[in-house]
Amino acid sequence: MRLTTKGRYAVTAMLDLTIHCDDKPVSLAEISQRQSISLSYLEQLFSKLRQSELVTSVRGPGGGYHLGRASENIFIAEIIDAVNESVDTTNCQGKGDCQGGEICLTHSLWDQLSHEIHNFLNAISLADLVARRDVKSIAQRQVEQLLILNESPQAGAC
Amino acid sequence: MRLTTKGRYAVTAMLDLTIHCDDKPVSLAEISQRQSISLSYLEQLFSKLRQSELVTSVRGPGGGYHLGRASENIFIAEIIDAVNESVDTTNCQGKGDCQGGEICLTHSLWDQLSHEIHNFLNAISLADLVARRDVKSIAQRQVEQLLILNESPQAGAC
DNA sequence: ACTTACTTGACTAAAATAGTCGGGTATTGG
DNA sequence: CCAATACCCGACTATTTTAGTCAAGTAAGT
Ligand code: FES
Ligand code: FES
Repeated sequence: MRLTTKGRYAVTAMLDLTIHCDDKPVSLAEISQRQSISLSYLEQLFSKLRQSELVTSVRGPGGGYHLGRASENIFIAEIIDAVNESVDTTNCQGKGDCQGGEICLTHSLWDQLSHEIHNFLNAISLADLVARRDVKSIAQRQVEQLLILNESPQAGAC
Repeated sequence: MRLTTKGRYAVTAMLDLTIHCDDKPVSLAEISQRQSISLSYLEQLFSKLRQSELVTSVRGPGGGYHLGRASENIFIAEIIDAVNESVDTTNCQGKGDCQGGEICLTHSLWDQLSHEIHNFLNAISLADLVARRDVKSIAQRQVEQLLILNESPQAGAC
């Protein structure tokens, strides 16, 4: 199993996308600034997210990304799968052949754990996360910090 | 989070230790053969397991390792912790400071997932695993395969 | 003594991660 | 048309981690 910054960044970026504006597309440059993620790295991640149809893109000036579906129907497990190849903890990808073609002693344990993790992450949607109190306040902070940083005159909220 | 062969090997080896003989210590050479794990690598892992007092060692000929406690009181999470540095999935080791000293958008999600995984693995003891039907039959198979391989005359079961 | 088997530390090859870089291409506003 | 914006794509790289080897011990039994 791998759960590293790649998957964390993907979920963070998708959540940022969910929070900011449903009418106008959100550019990667914005996400990069708000979430402190390298723009080039985001491009790499969004390439995969688009292939998995979790987002749709709009090219050209004023372009960016939209969610591919309603935030209620996008689950965290799908996002991680899209960039991270799954949350499988077995050594054999569930095939049960890691000891020279035979099943190993601990296969059933890892298989069970994998299901546990998958069920947990598949029960949480982006909409669920947005509704959390802590997420709301952190998002608020991030927007404020960015306004101070840019000292831009336009204070229009989303 | 890391859950790779290192942690899997450690749990597998500990389970092998639990299954085979509670009176005589079990040598790493035996475990190496039964579980197809490199002897040198096992030495590395058991060094850490001993430091965490999950096993005790007996030196000299006929030596090997014993469980440090009753198998009912050794939980999978402890074994993974001992070799693997924890099953934490946050980027900040729970400190909540991964975005330049401030908490990031998804911290609470990873924190919750970490607890979920830890609770799952901390609720399963070595004794629980030994009692599983599939574990019993796989252990049986491993012993038989080894007897055929060695063509050793002593057929005395544990 | 001699052998077995644990103990320790340093070393290494291979893989994965976490990016960067340099070019594209589509779209829009002037 | 032209230039700017922003997505798109593939190749490249430094660093870290994993998975494992190797060598030189030390302790204990026969
Ligand atoms: S992990 Fe599936 S057979 Fe070993
Ligand atoms: S993961 Fe803990 S603050 Fe980001």
